[in-house]
Amino acid sequence: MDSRKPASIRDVAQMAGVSIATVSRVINNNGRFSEATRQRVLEAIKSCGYVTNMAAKSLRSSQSKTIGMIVPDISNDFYSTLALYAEQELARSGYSVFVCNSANNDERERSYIRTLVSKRVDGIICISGSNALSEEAIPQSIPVVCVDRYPGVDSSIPRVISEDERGGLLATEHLIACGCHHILFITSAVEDLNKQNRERGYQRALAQHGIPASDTYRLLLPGHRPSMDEAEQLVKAFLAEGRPLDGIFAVSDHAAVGALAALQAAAVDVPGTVKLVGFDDSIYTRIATPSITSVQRFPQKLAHEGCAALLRLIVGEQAPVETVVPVELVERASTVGAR
Amino acid sequence: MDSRKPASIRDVAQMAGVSIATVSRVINNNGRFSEATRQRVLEAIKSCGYVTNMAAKSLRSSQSKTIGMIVPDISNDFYSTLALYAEQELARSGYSVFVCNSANNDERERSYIRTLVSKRVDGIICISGSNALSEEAIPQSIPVVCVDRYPGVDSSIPRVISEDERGGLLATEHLIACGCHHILFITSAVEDLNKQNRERGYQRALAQHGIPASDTYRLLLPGHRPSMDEAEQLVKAFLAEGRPLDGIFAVSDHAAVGALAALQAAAVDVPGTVKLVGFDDSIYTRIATPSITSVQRFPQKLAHEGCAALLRLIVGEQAPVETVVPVELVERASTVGAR
DNA sequence: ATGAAAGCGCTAACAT
DNA sequence: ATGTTAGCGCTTTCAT
Repeated sequence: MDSRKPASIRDVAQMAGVSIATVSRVINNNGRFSEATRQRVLEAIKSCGYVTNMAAKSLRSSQSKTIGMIVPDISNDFYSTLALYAEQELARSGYSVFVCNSANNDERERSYIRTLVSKRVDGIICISGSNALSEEAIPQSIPVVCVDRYPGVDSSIPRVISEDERGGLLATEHLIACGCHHILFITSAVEDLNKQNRERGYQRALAQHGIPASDTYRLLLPGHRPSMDEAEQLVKAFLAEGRPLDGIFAVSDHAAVGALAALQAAAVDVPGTVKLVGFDDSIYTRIATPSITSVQRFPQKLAHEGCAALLRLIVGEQAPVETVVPVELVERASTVGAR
Repeated sequence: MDSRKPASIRDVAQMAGVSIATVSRVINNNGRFSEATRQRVLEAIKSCGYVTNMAAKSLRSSQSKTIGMIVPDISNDFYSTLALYAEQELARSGYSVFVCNSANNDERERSYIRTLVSKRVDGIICISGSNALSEEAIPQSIPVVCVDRYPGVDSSIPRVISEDERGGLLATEHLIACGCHHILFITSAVEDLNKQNRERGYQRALAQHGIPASDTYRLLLPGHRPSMDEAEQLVKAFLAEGRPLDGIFAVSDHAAVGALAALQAAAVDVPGTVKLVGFDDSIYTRIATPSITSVQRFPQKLAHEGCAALLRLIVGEQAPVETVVPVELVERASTVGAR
């Protein structure tokens, strides 16, 4: 029977001929009750199609079994992979997750946070995103973790991040080992700490091999949204200048793909003349021809560590302020020729 | 000040020296109150950092300003794009959205639905997904719409779908117009109506041009998760058989990319020897070399129509049972040579 | 224009 | 082992 309004614990109690307290007890398997009672209650629940009203339960117990997830743009391959794993893991622990696409916009982010607070989420997981987190917007009482994002200077919010600097180092050293001397670096004008660290790795590799760093070999994408087209235009312009070039390290696969398009348009052989390395090891690296060498960041591991930390905070335990997830260079045709 | 527990409407009332009813009135801008009172209440709200407790509000008013979104896998480019636009649009209307990755698994879907029901979502939007919707799991009282998904035979749940058959027709006619006679069709073994319709378009085009359809030119991917690798293996096997081939139509870009990889591995020239068309016009088509001709489905439009229908249902209005969004063939290098 | 009070569905003392 | 009841924070009559 599907009456107008959903059955409440009260209806169940009536059907089973017990009090609402008893129903609550068997539902939550909490307190004592006889097996016979349990059976009757369970039957009543089934027969009237009772479903717990979480609004009421949350109000009473002040926990919503709900997590807010803030992510710049779920349509981005790397972010959405992270988001997928995080959602799966949280769901397994009984949490529903609100997804909030902030578009890296501070005001949007604040607005989402307000909503999450009013929805009384049990925790917030911030995935990627370039800005320092607007912590003032979040009450002390609600646990937060950042994944692939730096919450801001001297923030105590736990963060789970990749070995960004090492990634930059590995990428650049690989290019150097492949014989590159004139290595172009592509990043965003709006740099977050992730990217700064990758650049530091790049600089370190150059320094270690006595290759001078030059600002003319540093290309800046306008926004912090990784844009293939912008990267393509920038690299085309660079190529037009005719400077020597034999390697490119891009801080994201998006940029790497754009760079590849520019090289191909200019009939520059990859990896013959110029070698190319990206970052994230996203699906794009395998679709491009030649396939693109990239730095794998293990999004599943990042998501897992992030969820673990958040869940720990929620139950009142401590979580490490910083968890670092290793990276790994995956060599592909854009640097090593044969696939 | 950030005391242990969040301020309630009661605290605000006390600070402002009015009753809680009045506070409620000014918050919801509902009922009458003097401007002076309004000011005092607003001030009190600001000074104690009051945020509405939606759990309480939902309980009382039985609407949660929350939507459940069921999607097979948010890391898939097409789905996540759809999800992004839908979330943005719903957020603009004041709704938060729970994302549920069902992995096309019926049991998982049911479980998510149970949770959504207990969370008292105001509506459910089902994005893509292959199975008929388990409607019994959803109370009549909660509005549902499907986007890029057929809810099931004679279901009254509104659906927003693409012109799938026309897409298949356009794709195949284009191949024929490019001179193809031996056209391979790649789809999933587990066919949903979307794919069946695309195939119907393919069949119709063949028929109209007097080209016989043959089962040996019909490749079936094992799962309904679009898999590049599986497509690649299947096409490799097909090529090994040595049948004549000059065109391929794949029901998804994933499959098209896999097919392209197989062709390239066999050193078959695309589009010289074999021409290739995909479906969805996802980002992959532009990254691949050669870029892949595909059927654009306008995910933003699909999302928009879906949200519009759901929002209408929520306020008690009718929504069209079927909304069809046009498709468009985008010609690229995999069929027309020059980019 | 504003206040008092009932009650949404649930949990957790506190009884018995 | 089970029932009674207060109260979570809010909206909404019904008074005044």
